[in-house]
Amino acid sequence: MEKKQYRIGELARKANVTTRTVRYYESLGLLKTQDRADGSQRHYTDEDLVYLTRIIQLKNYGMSLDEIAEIIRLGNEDSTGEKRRLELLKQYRKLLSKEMQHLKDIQALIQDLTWHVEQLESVDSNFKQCPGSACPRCEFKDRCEFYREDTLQQ
Amino acid sequence: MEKKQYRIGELARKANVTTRTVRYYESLGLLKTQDRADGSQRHYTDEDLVYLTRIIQLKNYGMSLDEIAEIIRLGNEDSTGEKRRLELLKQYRKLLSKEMQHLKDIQALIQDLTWHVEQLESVDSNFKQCPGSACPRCEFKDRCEFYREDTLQQ
DNA sequence: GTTAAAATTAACGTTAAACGTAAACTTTAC
DNA sequence: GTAAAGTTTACGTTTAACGTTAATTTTAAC
Repeated sequence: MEKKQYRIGELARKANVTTRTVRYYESLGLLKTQDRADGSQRHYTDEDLVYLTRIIQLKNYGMSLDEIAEIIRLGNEDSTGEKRRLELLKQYRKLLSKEMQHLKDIQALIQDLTWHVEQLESVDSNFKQCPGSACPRCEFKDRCEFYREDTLQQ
Repeated sequence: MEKKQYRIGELARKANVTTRTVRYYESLGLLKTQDRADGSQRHYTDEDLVYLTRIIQLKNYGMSLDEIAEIIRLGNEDSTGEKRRLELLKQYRKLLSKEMQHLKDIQALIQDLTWHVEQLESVDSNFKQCPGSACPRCEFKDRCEFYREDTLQQ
């Protein structure tokens, strides 16, 4: 049984990208360069589609095309795929710790924003009233990031 | 008692930005334009510093300079500051819901990455082995986002 | 064998907020 | 008086990941 062959347009459609993207990825070494005479068309199989989908997933995970290219390069370098496995692990762990930090940052930001919303809901104190000479007398002084002894003077 | 006056360099240093930034913010209407003869220098007080710090904070919260400018514009429009308060509330709430979604996305991403790390740690299955004809026999098939009946064929 | 859809290469264009940087000159502090 | 700091003007930068012609060729279907 012959494998179904796709041309670039159909592959792109199935992967939800443009043909430009497919050719661009090929030029970066993300997709294999096929043997073909000048001007003849590219052909793809389901395997290529899975491969492309995988690339898109890694990209969505936040890897740059360069990083993905590195993973693929390492995979081509050894037959066992061990180097690639280790590189992938490394990248995943790197992403993971980055995203953990990201998570913390966002949680802190949400806390901040929540506090501001509550403040604006509960009192008249606002952007204009807070800064300046009124600041030291602010009832939120102890929680206010703008009140600093070293910069504000009586 | 005279208020301490700063020139642009000192203000910038205290706010941890460059003089270019201060002038740029002034040109956008974020900082007030002072009356001064051509070529004479700008002078700032602690109030201006707090104001600038506030702008930087909003920027760090993810607001664009345009959005901040809008808040300030609304604040100048009415004397009570009510319009500004409402606009600030609106912006904060908008940011808050955006960040809540962001938080969800990141949590999902972390789950994904964790799964991948575990998979790569536990088996040899990797980038190269997963796609293609071997895929249907993968022991992780039921959890694998690459195994799709409609695209993979025997 | 014709024709229309799809593919091919090449190469320039886009996006764009928030400043960086250089230059030529002026003001101010001490 | 002089050196440090400030002034305006205006062009430059960053950047990946494609978008978009354009001019020509290949292929599928009839």
